[in-house]
Amino acid sequence: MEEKFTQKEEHILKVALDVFLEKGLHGTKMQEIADRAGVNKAMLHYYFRSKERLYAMIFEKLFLKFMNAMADSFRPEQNFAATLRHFVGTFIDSMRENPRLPLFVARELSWGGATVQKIMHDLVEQKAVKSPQIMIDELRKAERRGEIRAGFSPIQFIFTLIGACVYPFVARPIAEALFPDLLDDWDTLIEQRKEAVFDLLYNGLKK
Amino acid sequence: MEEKFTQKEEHILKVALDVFLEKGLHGTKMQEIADRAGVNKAMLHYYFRSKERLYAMIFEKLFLKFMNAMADSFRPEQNFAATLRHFVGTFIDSMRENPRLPLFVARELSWGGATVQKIMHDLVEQKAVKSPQIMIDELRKAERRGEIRAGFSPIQFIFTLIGACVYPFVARPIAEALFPDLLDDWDTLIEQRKEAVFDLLYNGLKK
DNA sequence: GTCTATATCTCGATAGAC
DNA sequence: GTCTATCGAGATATAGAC
Repeated sequence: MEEKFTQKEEHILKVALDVFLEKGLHGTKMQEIADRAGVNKAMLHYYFRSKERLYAMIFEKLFLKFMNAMADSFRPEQNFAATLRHFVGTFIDSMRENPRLPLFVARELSWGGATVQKIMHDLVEQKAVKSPQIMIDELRKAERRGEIRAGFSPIQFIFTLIGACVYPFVARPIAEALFPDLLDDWDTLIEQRKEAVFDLLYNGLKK
Repeated sequence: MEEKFTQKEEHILKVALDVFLEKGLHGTKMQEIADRAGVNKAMLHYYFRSKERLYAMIFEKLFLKFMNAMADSFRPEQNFAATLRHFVGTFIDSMRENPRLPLFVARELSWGGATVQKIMHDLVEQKAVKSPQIMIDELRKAERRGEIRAGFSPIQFIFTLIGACVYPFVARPIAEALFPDLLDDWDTLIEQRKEAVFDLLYNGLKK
């Protein structure tokens, strides 16, 4: 897995990541990557052969980054409340550091480019992405321990949980157009969001 | 507001809407619209002058469709529980009929194209989009009536609510890669989602 | 209004000098 | 390894015959 890149290659990759993250495959021009990286456009092809190959590397990186942000935020604590609180706090922090990440992943997967779908499926198959199955298991355990009420669907809960953490970053442009005054302090809104999401969802599950 | 189009123009617009919805501005080719609509490529320019202008019309249509799906799903009922249940059911149905809509809006707004941002802001300014302010008001009323607990942020709740309804449609490709077996019956999952979302969020707000 | 042919432009990719 | 110049594909847009 250890790919050895020169310092210059690393630098180009970093820049390419930013541009692809912002504009996606079709929106990104090789010229812009070259300009922003301060190198000649021909060098991009010298180093990475084609736009497709460069993009494939970047997509894999970013997809893993998103999935790992999710998996790494999950850590069983003394009780379910603590586990949930820790997850929400850590995952939202992670999204705040990479606000474009969830939309990038969704966008690139959506028009189902064969390349992109294949990369994702390969990563899942070779277990490079940690499965959210442990989250389901933990929910079931908490249910058996009587910490939360029974008879709900873990998969539905996880959809709601991830959606709650991620959606503000996706919907930010609309929200800011609708509530220009309310959202002038975005950082505070996101910080408060941790407790708001935990509070609502935990109460929703409690007996 | 009443723009008069011939039947043929309407037909082209309908086809263009489908293509843009699926592939976005950069992914869409005029040739594909022409082919799918069964007209000559030159006619597209004859009728709509440029791709930019055609796209601008479509984006406006789709943005309004999304915002109105949200606004129209909201209808005050006898009590807050009924209002919430109705909203979730109607809004999810609406997304089910237009599964690509939320991602389209988010995607196109994200790379901040000046055109697109301007259209959105103009629509908001001239009040062509109904404000979710009434949802906030209704939450406050229910709080005063004692139907739900006090001391939570309506705006945070709305983020969670919309995210919960919309996110499955955005994350579907990932979810299907992770849980190929669980999601073979997507329709059932979505149908059950209505009650799952209502149940979790209503319990989360109850005293 | 419609269609063919073509102009024009953008972009990914490469050849070839250094 | 690096840069300039350019090729060639593919896309938007238009000219002009009918």
